[in-house]
Amino acid sequence: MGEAGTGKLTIREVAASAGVSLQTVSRVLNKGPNVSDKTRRRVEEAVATLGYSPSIAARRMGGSRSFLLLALNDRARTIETWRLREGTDWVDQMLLGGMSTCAEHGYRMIFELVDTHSDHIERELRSALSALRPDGVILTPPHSDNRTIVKFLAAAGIGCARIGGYADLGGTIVRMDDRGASADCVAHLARLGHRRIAFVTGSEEYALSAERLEGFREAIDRLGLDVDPALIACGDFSYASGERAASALLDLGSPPTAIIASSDAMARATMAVAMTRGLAIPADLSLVSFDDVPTARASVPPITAINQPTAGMTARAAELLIDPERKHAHASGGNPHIVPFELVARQSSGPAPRR
Amino acid sequence: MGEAGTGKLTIREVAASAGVSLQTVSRVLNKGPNVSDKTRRRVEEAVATLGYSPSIAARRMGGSRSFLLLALNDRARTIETWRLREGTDWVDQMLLGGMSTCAEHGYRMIFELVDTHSDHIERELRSALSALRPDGVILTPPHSDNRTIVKFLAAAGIGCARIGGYADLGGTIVRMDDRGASADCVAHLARLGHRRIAFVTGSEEYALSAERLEGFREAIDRLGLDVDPALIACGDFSYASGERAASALLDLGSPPTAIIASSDAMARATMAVAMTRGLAIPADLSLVSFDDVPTARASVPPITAINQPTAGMTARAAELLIDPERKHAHASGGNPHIVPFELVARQSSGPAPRR
DNA sequence: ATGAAAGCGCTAACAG
DNA sequence: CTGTTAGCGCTTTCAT
Repeated sequence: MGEAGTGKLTIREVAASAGVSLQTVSRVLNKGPNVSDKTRRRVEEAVATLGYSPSIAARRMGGSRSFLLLALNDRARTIETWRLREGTDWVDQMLLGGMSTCAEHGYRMIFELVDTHSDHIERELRSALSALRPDGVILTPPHSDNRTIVKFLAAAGIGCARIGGYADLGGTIVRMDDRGASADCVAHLARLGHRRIAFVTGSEEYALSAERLEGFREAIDRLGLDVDPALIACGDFSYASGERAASALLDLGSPPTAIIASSDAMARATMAVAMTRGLAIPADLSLVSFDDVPTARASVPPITAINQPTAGMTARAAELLIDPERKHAHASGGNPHIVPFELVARQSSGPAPRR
Repeated sequence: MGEAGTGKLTIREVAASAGVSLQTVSRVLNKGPNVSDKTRRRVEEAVATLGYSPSIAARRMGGSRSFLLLALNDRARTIETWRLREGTDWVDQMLLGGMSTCAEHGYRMIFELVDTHSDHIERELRSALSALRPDGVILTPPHSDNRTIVKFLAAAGIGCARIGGYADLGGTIVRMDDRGASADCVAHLARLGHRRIAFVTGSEEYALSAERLEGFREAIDRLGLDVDPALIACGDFSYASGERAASALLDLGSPPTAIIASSDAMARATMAVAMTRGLAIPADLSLVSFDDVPTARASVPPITAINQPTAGMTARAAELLIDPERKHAHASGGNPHIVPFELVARQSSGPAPRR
């Protein structure tokens, strides 16, 4: 329990302890060239025994990287999610993926909230950027497709990774295959014998909503079925919108035997509406949803869902920002970077009822 | 949409624009004294129009505050929680409370994970501290009562707020009244006619576990009932431990009609065990739990729970760290700072069954 | 392969 | 009330 290091410990102390100049220590710290193995070792030893860790602030001031990544989320939506306490763990999964990846590279991830809708996005952004001077920014929907933000970042010369981004705006896109996920949902249901499959869309503000719908359309089409417009209901991810959509669908003369919801909340809403009407799940109605948040698994019955790889996407985004060179080393390579999802079959989907 | 500010914007530009010296700008920024109203206004105007925001790194380097608060959580436990995806939103609530409070004061909260068990806590801590140089550290259980951490922080001269702390180690304690919460649970159940009330403890690593148990004991005693040791089962907050505890309690010759669990997970486990045995909730067995995470509310039936004020405690902790002077201005004043909890009555608790 | 000098953007300590 | 001078801890030049 060394009380020794309590006093200021700077690169100077390390240099003295190793008997070299500040520069040499700096070079070792930054894995720079032109250091003999022996010297390097001596320095590393000094760093270890002293328990030295360079000041991130001084590093930035010296003109190098800040070793900070900024994760930007939509303020209103995020705070509402936190307040509601419905168990959406998007932020947690981001932290899980982002923090560990950052830590591996000596980076830190700072989580920030920024308004999407407002004329002062630029001010907020500028303020966060000049205060923190991050080496890169991770954008999440709906920011990921926000032209103002992406362009601003580009102008400021700050790398940006756009999770769930679709628009062609520049920057690195990291996302899942939303279209393919929809198709998998349809395939899963078709395999169970369903032929009248409905789809509840997400908010139009999110590019992925359109993608998911399109994937649904294509899959239905490939099945040789007609895409009945009546079977496409509009939602906005929220529980309330799910209730409305479910009511509309179940009111149909020829209601669907299965519903795909673009969010877990809408699926839970659908489940509630169905139960109110005396429909059993999955006996009378099968349900599949997107995201797979905790409440989807904890629901009764648990919901079959597309597991959105939030942690994985964030980890990949961080990696690409920290180490842009190596971006093509990945199996999936290129831009956009696609992170695999998974369809987790649970008890909300079952064989289509015999009519 | 001013492209103007894209280039480096420093205090120098602001000073020039306002026609004053750097120091004057600095004084205005830091709400320092000795600035005429007119000058102040001119500077503020320049700051606003330019959209200037001081570099946090340079500020630290200048020898003042870093405007950073470090929130330290237990690494193993936090990552496991994130991996499990059971809907525990402790971290989200911390962010909710901490980030908004920090933002109000121009601060930032950085979330970090540190191992509790290991000889290299000091190294980890030293590294995080010297890299970030935060102005204060927020500790959460079980770190809050970790002598090594608290003492180290004190030695380093960094203020620390200990959420849920009980031990007498120095630093500011911010917590809820765990004892009182237990008492409220008992009172709630007693009001419903229960007389055989069991208690499932939390992990011994957490000081609050002992407090909750003690509160239970006192309340039972005040009720004029005997504290039957058989009605106290050991848990560690986990679902699995809840199953074991529930089985033991329900195996009793004279089983309890109500169980208070020190965590929602254990309550859910108890619910599952009870149902397996054909016991209806709350008809045959009432359940009350601590924390009130999303899955507790989403459970069927929803669980009556003590709402742990995580956001509130974190907000208070941040406030105290940022503005230590004003700490006594609060209604509750003094140390420890107690943040009120709430007992949320739901459908898992009901009238005691007639035997 | 190593060292010395200059400066990053800001604030504290000191002048005026 | 305001401006000037150092210097924070580091990394970039540039020398050696």
